[in-house]
Amino acid sequence: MPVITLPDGSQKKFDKPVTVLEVAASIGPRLADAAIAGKVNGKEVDTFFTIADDAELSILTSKDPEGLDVIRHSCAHLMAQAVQRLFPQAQVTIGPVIEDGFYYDFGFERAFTPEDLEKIEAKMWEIVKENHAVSRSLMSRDDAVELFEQKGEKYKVEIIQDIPNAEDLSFYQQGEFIDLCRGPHVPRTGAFKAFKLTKVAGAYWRGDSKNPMLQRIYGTAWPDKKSLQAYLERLAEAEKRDHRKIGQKLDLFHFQPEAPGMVFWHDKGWNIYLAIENYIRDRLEKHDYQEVKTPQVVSRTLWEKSGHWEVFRQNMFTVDVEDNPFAIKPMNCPCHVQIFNQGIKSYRDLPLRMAEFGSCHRYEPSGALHGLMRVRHFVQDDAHIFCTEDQIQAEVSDFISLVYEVYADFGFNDVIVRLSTRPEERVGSDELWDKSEQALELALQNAGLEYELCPGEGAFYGPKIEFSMRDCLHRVWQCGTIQVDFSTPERLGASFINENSEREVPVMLHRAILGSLERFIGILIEETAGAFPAWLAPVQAVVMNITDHQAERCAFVADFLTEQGFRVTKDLRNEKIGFKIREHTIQRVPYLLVIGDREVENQTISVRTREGQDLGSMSLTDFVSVLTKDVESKGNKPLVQEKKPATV
RNA sequence: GCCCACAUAGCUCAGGGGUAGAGCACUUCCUUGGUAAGGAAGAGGCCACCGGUUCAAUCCCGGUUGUGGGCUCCA
Repeated sequence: MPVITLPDGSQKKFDKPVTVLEVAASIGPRLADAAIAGKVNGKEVDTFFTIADDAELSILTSKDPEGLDVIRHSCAHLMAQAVQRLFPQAQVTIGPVIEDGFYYDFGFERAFTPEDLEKIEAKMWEIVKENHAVSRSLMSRDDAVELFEQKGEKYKVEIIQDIPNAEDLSFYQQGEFIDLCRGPHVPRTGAFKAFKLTKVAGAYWRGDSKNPMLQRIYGTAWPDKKSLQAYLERLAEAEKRDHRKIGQKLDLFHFQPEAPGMVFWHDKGWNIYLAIENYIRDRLEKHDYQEVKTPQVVSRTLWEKSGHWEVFRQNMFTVDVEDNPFAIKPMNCPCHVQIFNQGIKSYRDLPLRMAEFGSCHRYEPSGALHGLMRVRHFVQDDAHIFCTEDQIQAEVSDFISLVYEVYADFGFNDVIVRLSTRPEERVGSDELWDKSEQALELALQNAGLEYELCPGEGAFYGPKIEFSMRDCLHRVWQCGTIQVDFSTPERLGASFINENSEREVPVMLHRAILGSLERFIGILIEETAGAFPAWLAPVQAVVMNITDHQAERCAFVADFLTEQGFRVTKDLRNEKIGFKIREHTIQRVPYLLVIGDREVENQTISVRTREGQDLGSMSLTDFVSVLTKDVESKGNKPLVQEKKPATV
């Protein structure tokens, strides 16, 4: 006689075991109709799940995030069924839910074409119309293996064989289609209202590049057609923020085939770059770093000593001159250790923080290149902190607050934090790993940060924290990082004299706040859609005349502002003022200064923002203080209320 | 590196076995106009590169390079 407690606290008594659907029906026929799945005592179940004992129950509909995930997961099954109807040779594998949708990987002799996708989608709608009931059954592992072997589904057999023997496995069937699945699933194939197959891609079986390539089909699914439409529009809108497009439109940088993966920075892009570099330089000074610069081309022998040659040589640019082998540096750490090694260091010198805007080249695989986000030449805001084991935690804590200080100045607060711990293959004693992992973890906890724990994903030389951000399509890119390194200082012979007059090997912390300037600017462009805050804008103000008569005054104003240290241009072209306003608005110049006869007479300038806000006429000195305030406010408190940045 | 797609004017793109088109941008001229596009004329292309098929290739086929979307990788 189960008593069911609903999310609002109300209770319902039943005199015999009931299914989720029956409970829903007892509440109302519309809810019964909308029920996708249920959550019984926190566990997601099918609508046909029978509740025998007292339980807490929520009925999941497409309005609940969990319900929507069930729809998406079921949609992957629906797609697999459609694919197998159209292409019986296609082998099923797995089909998980992802952000906004799902995919399914098929073993198939050829790639699916866009025409195939249309056919598959049409077939999916057919199956929706057929409205098959979805049923769940249990099978022993051996029976399941036999079943799928009969079907010739070799990937599925492999999956099932890898599941421990003891478990009975659950299977879901709709019409002729049956698949191994934990569930839950929608009750009927008629439950789908809105979905679309979006793209095909290759993907390695079990994510291993040594395995054969499967054909992955991506799709998206929504509670109704309107949400689907809204999603597609959102996607199109996001694509307009693509940093590669904006980089082109705003004349910031370009790439060309002669230097794949290496940026040609144009004047305007480089101004942003310099503004960021100078800002970081200022932070470094305040946080007690020393800045150094090390060679670009370094003998291979150093990379052999550091161990990088062995592991990464295929990713290094090499240069041979007169039979002497060199490599263009892919990282700065070995060079920094060389500086550390000059002279004798005392424990009193530690922690020693050595920073460099380190220009690095890595021969990244061609398929990995992606605009500014993944390049072959980049500059890291790199630093290495030489310290003792006992200093690790304090240094990490300081670094974390520095990272957040900087990100806040850029207006970023959606940061993804990961802690990666000891991998299988590693150097250093377990005690040392324990100590370092604990130091990192404690620092994260002290900072009150939520983070994802990634066991086994640390570098071979030590654990690390990574700070990542998302681009306009929600792809995640690592920016900041701090990594403990037990290996490099020893390999390269670094040491200091400790309090007992003994030689001791320092711990080295690798750290970067922005990561690569290139990637960080890419993220920044997508975040701001090219409307950079005034302190970063390559052109902070443009001075425009209305007719030739004011040319002289415009030049004076522009020169004056330039002398005050602002980035200002003038536009004296023989064009209508509306045209000039339009052009510079599109170019996202924060302040548009107009000078006509009136302004010349009154010695003022008419100020308009790129958001179209009219700040009226003001004196030159008043404008200087407006601009100064804006520049100093950084990402934190914009003077002028910014609307959500418009697309260019 | 792997799978798929794409590559036409400075940009965005259309076209299609008989050596090419639009809009914007550019140049010149007219226009001196008060806050998101004034008008006219002109110039601009080895249709990514290398091969093949063909009387003829920008178009069809193969390769290379680059780019895009994924996968793998990312010290």
